[in-house]
Amino acid sequence: MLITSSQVTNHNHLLAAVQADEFERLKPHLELIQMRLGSVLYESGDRLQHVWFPTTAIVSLQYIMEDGASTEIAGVGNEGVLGVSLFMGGAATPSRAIVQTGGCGYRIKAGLVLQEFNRAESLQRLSLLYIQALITQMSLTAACNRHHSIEQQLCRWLLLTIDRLTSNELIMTQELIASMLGVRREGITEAAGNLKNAGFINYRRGHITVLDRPGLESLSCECYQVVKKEYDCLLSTYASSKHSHSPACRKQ
Amino acid sequence: MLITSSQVTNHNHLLAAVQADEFERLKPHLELIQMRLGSVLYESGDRLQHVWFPTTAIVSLQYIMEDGASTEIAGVGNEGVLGVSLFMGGAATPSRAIVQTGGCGYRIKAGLVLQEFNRAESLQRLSLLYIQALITQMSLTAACNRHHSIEQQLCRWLLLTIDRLTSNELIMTQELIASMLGVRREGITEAAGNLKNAGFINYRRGHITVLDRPGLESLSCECYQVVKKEYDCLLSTYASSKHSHSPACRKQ
DNA sequence: TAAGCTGTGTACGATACCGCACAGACCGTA
DNA sequence: TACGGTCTGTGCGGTATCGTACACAGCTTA
Repeated sequence: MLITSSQVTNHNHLLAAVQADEFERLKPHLELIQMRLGSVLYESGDRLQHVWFPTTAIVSLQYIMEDGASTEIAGVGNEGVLGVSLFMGGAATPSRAIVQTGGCGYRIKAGLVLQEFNRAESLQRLSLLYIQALITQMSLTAACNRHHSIEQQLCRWLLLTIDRLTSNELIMTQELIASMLGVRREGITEAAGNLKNAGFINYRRGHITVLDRPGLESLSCECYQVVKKEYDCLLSTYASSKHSHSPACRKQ
Repeated sequence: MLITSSQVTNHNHLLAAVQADEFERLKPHLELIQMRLGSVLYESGDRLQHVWFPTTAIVSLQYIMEDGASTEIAGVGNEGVLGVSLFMGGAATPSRAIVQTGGCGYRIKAGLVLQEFNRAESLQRLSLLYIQALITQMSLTAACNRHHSIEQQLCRWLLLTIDRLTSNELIMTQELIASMLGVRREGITEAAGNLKNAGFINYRRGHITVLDRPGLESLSCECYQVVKKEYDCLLSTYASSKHSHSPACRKQ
């Protein structure tokens, strides 16, 4: 498939920020693929064969406990990359990467991208920036799991998800959301019912539509704003990092 | 045992694995300092001026919510380094680093260590390895917060803490533990009472003694074993990475 | 059009944890 | 030795979430 970074369906912000000469080297090896809802990019403990750059797909990183209970650790959309542990020197992560919203993304062989990373040029700088944001998201998830109600977390999750989409409708069952948040399906049914009654969302069998963003934000915990800000910051840093090494919008 | 040679008051495993010539460059700038119980290395949003390598001290990374509620995201002992976000290009993290067990550690000016990191030699490789382990710990924390009881988490926390110590006694109030786990102090009192009745621990005003490790392990959730394994793996990878670039003990 | 599966709604007791209140024990200091 | 502050123990009602069970509704396929 032809790669022109102008089209929306094949745009990944991290890749787009890679310097031109580096990108030229990567380009022939980038494979634009379908990422289907529910498909698993890698399981806990897998040796990574590829690295993925989602474009329209959203991928959920989950930790699966011994008894099968799951929890979403972080979400990855077109601002990021999957398989970062490869850069870290370890070849495996303890998490599962599962496609949460079907769409497209780029795939590249692990060896090739690692080689490029180790040249210590823009791909490395960008990846590290991204990992920083990812760590922030993970921290928030840990704290949010401890302190906030299911309803608050549902609002956060919905907001973070539609922020990564072009439409305001997502294809998602309550069962799936429950497994991401690590709660019972019934808990989601109740919370979603409240949001529906409040007029903030609507839904039918496997489809959820967000009607009132500000409404959701008002019910969400602080975690949404913090993560969103971190990613907004990340994106603007990507852009400026093409020309300079200094971060763009951190507190000083 | 997680940390074997921690009897030495000025030993940090990450630093020890840095290649000789690189270490020589760092050495003049390493400042061995006291890290006192309760002192804060950096607050959320601070611009980092230093990077720290604990030797006998243990530092807790906490996320502080707007209402002041706190949660430990990860702990850092002499296997790691504090201020990694510096390497990531962002200068700030959204967490607070607070000394949880008083002791010693090295401090080095941010600029110097960043310079060394950017040479892309062993300090970089080691730091990335460490960040990988840190991410694992954070993932587990998020999942554990969701799924496990206070008692299980207390066991996990105690085990991870004494693994980083030479003695089996830690100086720590129940109030402090509660703020780390993000629960009420009374919840810790009850859980600790159970562990005491079971004969696994003993305590008095601000001192906790672990009497029966296997006992604690049997009550702990799986999270302890997973994190411990990850750090064991990290340490052996440090050692082997002095001579090769390949990870030592990952699943394949 | 009917059957069948999957997704959603609801109910109910059980339970883990919370918030609050206060008593008592320990320990350093005066 | 007495005092005072800090740490720990305990009780009680309130609440969020869980576990389980089951009814029903919406899509898909035959």
